[in-house]
Amino acid sequence: MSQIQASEHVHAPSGPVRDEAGVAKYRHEAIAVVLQSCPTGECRVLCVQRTREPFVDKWSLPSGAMEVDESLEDAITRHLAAKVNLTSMSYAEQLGTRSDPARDPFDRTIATAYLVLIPWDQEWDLPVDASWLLVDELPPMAFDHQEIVELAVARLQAKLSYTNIGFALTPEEFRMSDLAQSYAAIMGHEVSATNLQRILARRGQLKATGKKAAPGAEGGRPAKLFSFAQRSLEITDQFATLRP
Amino acid sequence: MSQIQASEHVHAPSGPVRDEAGVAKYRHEAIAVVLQSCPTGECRVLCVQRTREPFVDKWSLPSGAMEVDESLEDAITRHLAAKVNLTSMSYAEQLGTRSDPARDPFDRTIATAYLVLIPWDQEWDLPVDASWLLVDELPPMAFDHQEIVELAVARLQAKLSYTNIGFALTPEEFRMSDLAQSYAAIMGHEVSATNLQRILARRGQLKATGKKAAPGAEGGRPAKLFSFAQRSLEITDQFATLRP
DNA sequence: TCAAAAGTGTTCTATCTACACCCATGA
DNA sequence: TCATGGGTGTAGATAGAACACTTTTGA
Repeated sequence: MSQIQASEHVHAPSGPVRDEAGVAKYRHEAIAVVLQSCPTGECRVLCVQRTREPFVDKWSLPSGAMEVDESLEDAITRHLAAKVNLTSMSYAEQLGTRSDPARDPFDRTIATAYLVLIPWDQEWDLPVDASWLLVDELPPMAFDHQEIVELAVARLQAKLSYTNIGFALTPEEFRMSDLAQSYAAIMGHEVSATNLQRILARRGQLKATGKKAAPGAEGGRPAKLFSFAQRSLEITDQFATLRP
Repeated sequence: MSQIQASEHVHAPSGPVRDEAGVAKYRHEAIAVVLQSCPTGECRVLCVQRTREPFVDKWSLPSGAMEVDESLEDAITRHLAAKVNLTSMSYAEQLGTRSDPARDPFDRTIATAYLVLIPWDQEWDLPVDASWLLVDELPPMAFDHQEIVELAVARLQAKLSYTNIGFALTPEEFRMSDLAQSYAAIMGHEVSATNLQRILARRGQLKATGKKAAPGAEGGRPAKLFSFAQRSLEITDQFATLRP
């Protein structure tokens, strides 16, 4: 899909809004950074092309308003199902809330961003306006969405180092070389499968399944299949300094 | 001040609220966890005793609603000045946003919490309803405020390890033994001034002032005075694992 | 000259990186 | 039997904890 410059705004900003009792009204939306990091070395983010001003035709992150009787977590789940057919995620965590009155040129909108991870083998039918974009080749995005993606990637990079968050990137069983490639796509540098295995094993993150993967067409020793010992987040490496 | 059990609620919960156009109305408030960690070994949090239901007489964190034309950061600054006379902080960072519809029994309130740090030598006049509470002896607090304090302390503990955030705890110049005590109060375990100095020095966080502190009444070698090389947050220790 | 507090030097250990070498498979 | 990819063993580097020892002050 082509990238088109946003045309001029056709609406005027609505400005601060209050009801008759003086209670402020806000639109509060939840924004998702859905990341998938594949053994092919691609780390990609799920985006939606806008059809309305502002930022018409620009890429944006899937998002939607929170209703009064639901939490932000409920809202993000609901909107991901409705807007990009995503009904299953292996991990979600809140990134932060943006409240700059100028972040949306038309409305007063507060936005809370979430990092959402899905396994690299998860595939489903995307709506026509949705598409995967490579994280390291992002075009200019609508609103502050580019910044939010960068924040998400930075958070994920950090958590790869000191938690078992890798479980959210992988299928149930995987080869170490695939995991290393997936990590490398996120970290932005080479990751040695050899050393990664030892690090994760010492921390008790890995479980050997006993199974082996079929070797490729050109031969090679068949890889062992591993799985993560636990599929919920835990801190596996307490910070190095200032330990008791 | 004595701790009194919250009496029974006198108002009914107001429930979901919408205006005539169907736009949801939310109260969005900013909550501050103001921490001060002293060389005496006390880590304390600034609290306000509630005068109204719900949770009347319970301790709570200073907070207040965000107006439509300000950001959350503006709101927290404004409310801290108005409610606890705090007009100067050395660091503030967003912790997270709570949106559970049941978190406030009366209103539909979304709350964004902030970690706020002030130097250990900063003193000022508190209003009568405000007081410092020790972080490791917290009484049951209003709403989910106790959880929020714990989150703030955990965040600060982590950042002490891999950033220069110590600058926000100290006066311009300080003795290493005082810094170690302040760190220890946050971390919850002994911190060796000897080793702390070497860690911070190798990371380039420390600047020697050349000055010396006066020794105590019972003698002892006078301590060198140090200051932090930079008084804004930077990551000084990249995560140990998965480096290039 | 002694106690108290601060600072330095040195050793030990844990953990990560690098790299050589061995293993299992298909052509 | 050779190329290909996977796995193991081991040496080196780094950083932090622990602790003994030295320095500088007041009484």
